[in-house]
Amino acid sequence: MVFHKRLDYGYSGYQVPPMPRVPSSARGKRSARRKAEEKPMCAFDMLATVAGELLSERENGLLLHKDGGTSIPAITKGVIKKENISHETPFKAEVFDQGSCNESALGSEKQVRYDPKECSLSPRTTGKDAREPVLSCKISEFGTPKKIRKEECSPALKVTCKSEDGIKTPFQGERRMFDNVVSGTGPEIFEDLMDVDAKPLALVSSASSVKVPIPRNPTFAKCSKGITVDGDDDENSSGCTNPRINTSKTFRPQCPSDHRIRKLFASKFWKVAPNDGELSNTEMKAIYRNRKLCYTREKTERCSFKRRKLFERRSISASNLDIYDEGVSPKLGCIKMEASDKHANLNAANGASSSTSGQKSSYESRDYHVKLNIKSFKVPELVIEIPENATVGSLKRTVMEAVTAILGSGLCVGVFHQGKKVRDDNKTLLQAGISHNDKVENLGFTLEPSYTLTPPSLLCPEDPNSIISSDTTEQLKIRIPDTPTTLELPAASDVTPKAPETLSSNCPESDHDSVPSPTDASSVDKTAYSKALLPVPSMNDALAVPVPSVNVDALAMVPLRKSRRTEQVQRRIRRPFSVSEVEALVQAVEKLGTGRWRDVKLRAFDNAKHRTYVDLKDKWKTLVHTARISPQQRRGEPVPQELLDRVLSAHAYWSSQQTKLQAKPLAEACLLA
DNA sequence: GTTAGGG
DNA sequence: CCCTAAC
Repeated sequence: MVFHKRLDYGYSGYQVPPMPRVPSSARGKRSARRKAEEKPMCAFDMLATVAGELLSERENGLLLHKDGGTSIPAITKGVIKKENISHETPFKAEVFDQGSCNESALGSEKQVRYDPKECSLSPRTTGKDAREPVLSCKISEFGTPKKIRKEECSPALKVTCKSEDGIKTPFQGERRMFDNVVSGTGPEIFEDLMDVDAKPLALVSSASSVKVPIPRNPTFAKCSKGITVDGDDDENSSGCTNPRINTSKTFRPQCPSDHRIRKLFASKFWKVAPNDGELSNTEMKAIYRNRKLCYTREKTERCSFKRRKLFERRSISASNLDIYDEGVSPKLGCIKMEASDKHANLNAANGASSSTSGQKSSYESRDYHVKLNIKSFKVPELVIEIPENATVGSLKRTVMEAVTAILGSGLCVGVFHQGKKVRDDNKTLLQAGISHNDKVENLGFTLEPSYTLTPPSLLCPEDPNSIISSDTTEQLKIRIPDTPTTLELPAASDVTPKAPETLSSNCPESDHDSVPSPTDASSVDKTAYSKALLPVPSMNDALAVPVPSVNVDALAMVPLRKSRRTEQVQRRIRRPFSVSEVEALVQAVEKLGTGRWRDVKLRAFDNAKHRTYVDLKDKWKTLVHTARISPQQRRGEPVPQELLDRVLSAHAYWSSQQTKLQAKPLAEACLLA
């Protein structure tokens, strides 16, 4: 499966192609922004982009931890209640930059007290007692309030945070790291990046487990800013707000503390799939324990929505994900980065040179196309209890629901028992030989692409009017391994540039809801999906492909209670439009005009089954509204101003057309009269 | 079934 | 995203 990514506007570091149809005046307003956009993409951008796409969950499934919110999912029992935490005993904490931290405060250490108003609890992911909650709080004792990462509930813990090397933010540290990897240049590259990251994102945790098989030079060590909690080992203290550059540890998931995800989990794990009668009386628990992501969502972070996408969509990490520069350590890498002439030319054409200040790095001189080879994706730890008389199918679904709650639902789950694949969904676990005294190692799960029937038609036909052309747009190509991604075992994958004819793609995601998902993905000709091409916008939803008998929407519609289900139809799941979708919509409306939503749908969203023409109309409505309000008032994933400009102009144009059309008959009537 | 608009 | 009216 090859995914085509047109890197979107915004702070990806990509060259942004000339924007057609945009008045020069409008461009002038964005000059500052464009300046930033002219930075070449660094590896981190790429990873963020890739991961952001790959890790996207539907409906922003995993949301940010809300400050101050009590975040004890109902499924966790016996957690320490935050009221029980001593308010008296202070603990030490250090300022850790979340993007708004001033440098002077960075690294400072203070005794702080637990403030129930500013703290929240979330279940703890790791450690001996996984249910021990993790306290995260905002401490306002450092001058301006600072978001503080994870704290242990037990007070009197000293929390330290390294701040070295002038690196203000973990993000920058990571970024430098990746730049080093890509370009092989030294720290000086960072100088340029610093100012770019004036408003950095706080989180890099999704990349925290990225292995970087390059020499661990001091620079890297210094980049590693994290929190260590006294009396706790490294494992237990990483995660949360504090991104770490963890070059050896395995991925640690974050905690979806948001109420929505709690709801999601509550609904999904406490109740039973409606079609699964044998489970209806049983207790089914899946405690999703992982780390809290004390991510401060700041308006100023809009500049980097690509990365934010990644961070917001964390929760599953492209762990076992190696990155290397061809010239550095080709043998080690699993992600291969290479450049394309296209980008290089573009760079030259724009007279833009790398921000590495004249350093002729390999990064500059090569083409910028990127090859990725992602070994595997690690899924956050899930704890699932299921009765022995449950069916294998229900087991799969249970796991799937847990996983899809994190991943999106583009994968289905395969079950292995003692190395053998369990294919019969109707067998009970016992019948399949899975019993309670089975060793954990005997059971394995795989993630398998469930878009096995993805037809080539998913590819959008080349649109001559598309502003996205191979000439002007950098694209990231990802090929999903033919081998199903395994939960435990890295799946080999190879990556090749996509075929030229697929270069241009502006197709919004397909939903695949209608694609009947085979019970056993492996029984289907793998070439069917391995050869299928999807535009990258599909990534989100390509991952949101139905699982056996539970498709995305069905999943979303599983009611909390049966009675309720019969009472009222569940509201459709909210699926925010991606920038790519917005772009497709804008393009279609530019062409077709408003008022022809069915045509717009057919033209640009034919494969996106979950987008009705009403949705498109509504989206256009909100787009127009968004374009009219100030950027500060906007919410959600930022829509590039360029698109909003186009929205306004298209809206104005078609409105005038409409009035003309209305006026014309009138005028003619008058003339006739 | 589509479109438009309020919620 | 839902609902409804209007066509």
